[in-house]
Amino acid sequence: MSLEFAILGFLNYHPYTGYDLKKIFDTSIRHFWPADQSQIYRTLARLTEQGFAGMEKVPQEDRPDRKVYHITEAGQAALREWLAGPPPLDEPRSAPLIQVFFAGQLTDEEILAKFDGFAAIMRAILAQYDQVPAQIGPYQQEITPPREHFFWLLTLDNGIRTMRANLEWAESVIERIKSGKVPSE
Amino acid sequence: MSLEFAILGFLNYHPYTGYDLKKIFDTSIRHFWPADQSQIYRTLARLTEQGFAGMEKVPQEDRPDRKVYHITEAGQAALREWLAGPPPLDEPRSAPLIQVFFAGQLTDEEILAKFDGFAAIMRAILAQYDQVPAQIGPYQQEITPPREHFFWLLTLDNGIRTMRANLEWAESVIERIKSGKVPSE
DNA sequence: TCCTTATATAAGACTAATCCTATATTATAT
DNA sequence: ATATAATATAGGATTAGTCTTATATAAGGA
Repeated sequence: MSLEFAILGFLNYHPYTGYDLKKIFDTSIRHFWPADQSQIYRTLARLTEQGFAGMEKVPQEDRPDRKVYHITEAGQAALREWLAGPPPLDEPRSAPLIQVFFAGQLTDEEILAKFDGFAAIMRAILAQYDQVPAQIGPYQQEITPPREHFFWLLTLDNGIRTMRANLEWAESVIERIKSGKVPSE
Repeated sequence: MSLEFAILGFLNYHPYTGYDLKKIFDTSIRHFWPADQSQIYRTLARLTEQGFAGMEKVPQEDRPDRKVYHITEAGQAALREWLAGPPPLDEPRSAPLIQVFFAGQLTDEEILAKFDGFAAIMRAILAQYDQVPAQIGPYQQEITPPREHFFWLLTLDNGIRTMRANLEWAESVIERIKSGKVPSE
């Protein structure tokens, strides 16, 4: 469901092809909503069926015709309604926390290695986030008006804060492990 | 995949029925891994096929026979291997952040209402988390040994820190909106 | 020369998870 | 009197998302 509205959101800025959209997703909202290429094309087809998007074929030599999708008035209305509506509450899922929950099975050394690994991953992601504002791609030109840009940065800020909180958590656990504060059954 | 190991993790503490497991999930790891009743039963069947769990029927009058599942040696080995292995990196998904990303479409009043709503939800969840350690159910008795309890609290701590970071984010956005710092296109 | 990347689309198969429904009885609450 | 919660299981249908593969050509790098 959410993917539909994410696509409508981008089409509301500018008409795009499925190929364009895949690149846009990968360079903008992928931190909180990764999208599969195959699913983007399917969703575009569905949006067209529903009357939320229209499509023009742009013939090309040698390559498949580009199918440029644009948002319709019905699509804009649907987008606006969804945006103003209640937050789509998605239940959180974190498989790594399952490992933590049952980590009592492991030795203290294994546990320390695990949390060191967590911390390393989180630091790497944070380093990546720091570079995001710099790499505004050619597709982002339609999203750069200050108001749009502001909300884009808000989602990035959310990601950074969440990741920092998680890193601090991992570091506090590492300290506790090192100072022997893990109960030994 | 993760659900399999979560179930094995609990069966490693004690034999349980599908019904038991549903309750255990709902009172322990549901913050980061909600589980559907139907899926628990199906996964138990699969674990038995794979030889990771065994089952004994306990006949009852008037009600369906209880099927009590226990972990096998192969199951314990599989669990241990998974726990010690690399973190199962799940890509983050947050539908509410899609709303934020495209919130430029809305009026400043609507945006303020939206973030007030976010903050309210987060405060409610935080209040819930505060009560979690108090409500150790009858099923948790097998998980209360100090080492297991320690890791249980770590996952809770993670949830609290993450939610707090998100609440602080929402509050900082609310402040910025109120002081007119949202660019108006 | 050969391999990879970029451009562009899309179907097929599969997995995980959700939602709904069915069965059967007892106890409790309104 | 009626409804709902608790105990216990499980199938059917559906949705969302992933992974793999197919088609077609040009440009660039090793």
